[in-house]
Amino acid sequence: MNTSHTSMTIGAVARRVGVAIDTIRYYEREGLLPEPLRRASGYRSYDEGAVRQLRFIRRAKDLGFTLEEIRDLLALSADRQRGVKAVKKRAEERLAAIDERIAELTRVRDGLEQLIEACPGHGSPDQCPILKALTDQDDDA
Amino acid sequence: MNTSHTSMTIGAVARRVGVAIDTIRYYEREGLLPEPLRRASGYRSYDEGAVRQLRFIRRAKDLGFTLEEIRDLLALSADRQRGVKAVKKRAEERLAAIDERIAELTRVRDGLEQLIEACPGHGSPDQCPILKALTDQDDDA
DNA sequence: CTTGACTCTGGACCTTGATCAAAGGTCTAG
DNA sequence: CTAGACCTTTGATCAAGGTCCAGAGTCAAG
Repeated sequence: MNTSHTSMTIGAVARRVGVAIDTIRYYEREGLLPEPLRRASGYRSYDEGAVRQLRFIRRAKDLGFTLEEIRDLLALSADRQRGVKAVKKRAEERLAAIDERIAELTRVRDGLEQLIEACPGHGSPDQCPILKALTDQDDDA
Repeated sequence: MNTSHTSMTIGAVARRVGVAIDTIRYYEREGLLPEPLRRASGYRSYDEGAVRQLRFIRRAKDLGFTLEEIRDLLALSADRQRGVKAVKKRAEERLAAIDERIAELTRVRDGLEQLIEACPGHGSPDQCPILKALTDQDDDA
């Protein structure tokens, strides 16, 4: 069987994606999801495309992208008309940004690791480089 | 000359540490800094210890600890003799969290890089793996 | 038809980590 | 003495990213 539920309520979508109903409406307000079709009753009516887009948003968010950045990523795919070249360029920019983030995190990570390695884990606090580094008096007194 | 300003105003401390006055008062409200002595006028009166503690907070924050976690670290280091082990443990937990984040980012990075490499940068949008990945990504359908 | 689950709108509220404003008191140089 | 910088408090506001609620309409099952 396929999953082409051609029309789902917001609750069904929420359950499938694992996100709160309010969050879906919030994303819609914030322009991360297109306005869905409506039934006569006013109920939002979603299709598989919405589920895919929502999953994309969640995945990107889980990976630390802000909603702002995700809006930008989504704009990439809306950019179809402007050409593959522009799309590739923006993807490359995104890659550079990710690299920068990784570099920053790695710097912090290495600093922390050095402190941990130098810490015996017991004894006097004066021997603890973690506390020392954090307390670190780089002045007189 | 020495810098043993035995007594400083909040503004002087802020300048020395490089944080905003409001931030210092905020930390005090949040229990990250002890309540300082007061002059007759009501002005807060700080000593070197406060400067050190503020720097501790700032460094820990730079390492990615939340204020909540920093409060915890401060409590541990106050119990200095018994705290070393616990401090190390916290630091290790932080390290693990950072490592996980780096790994996640790296996965995304590599995925994105592959898409970029596979993209010719021109031609039909249907041939662009980046657009394909953004609109198709995971799932059935 | 009735019930219970679901959805609608809109607006209020939450958390984190600050930052700013208003209205006033204090301190220091000239 | 006075200007102007600095300090006090309480309380509001910000950005992000939601979360929750009230009151009303809708839908599916029995």
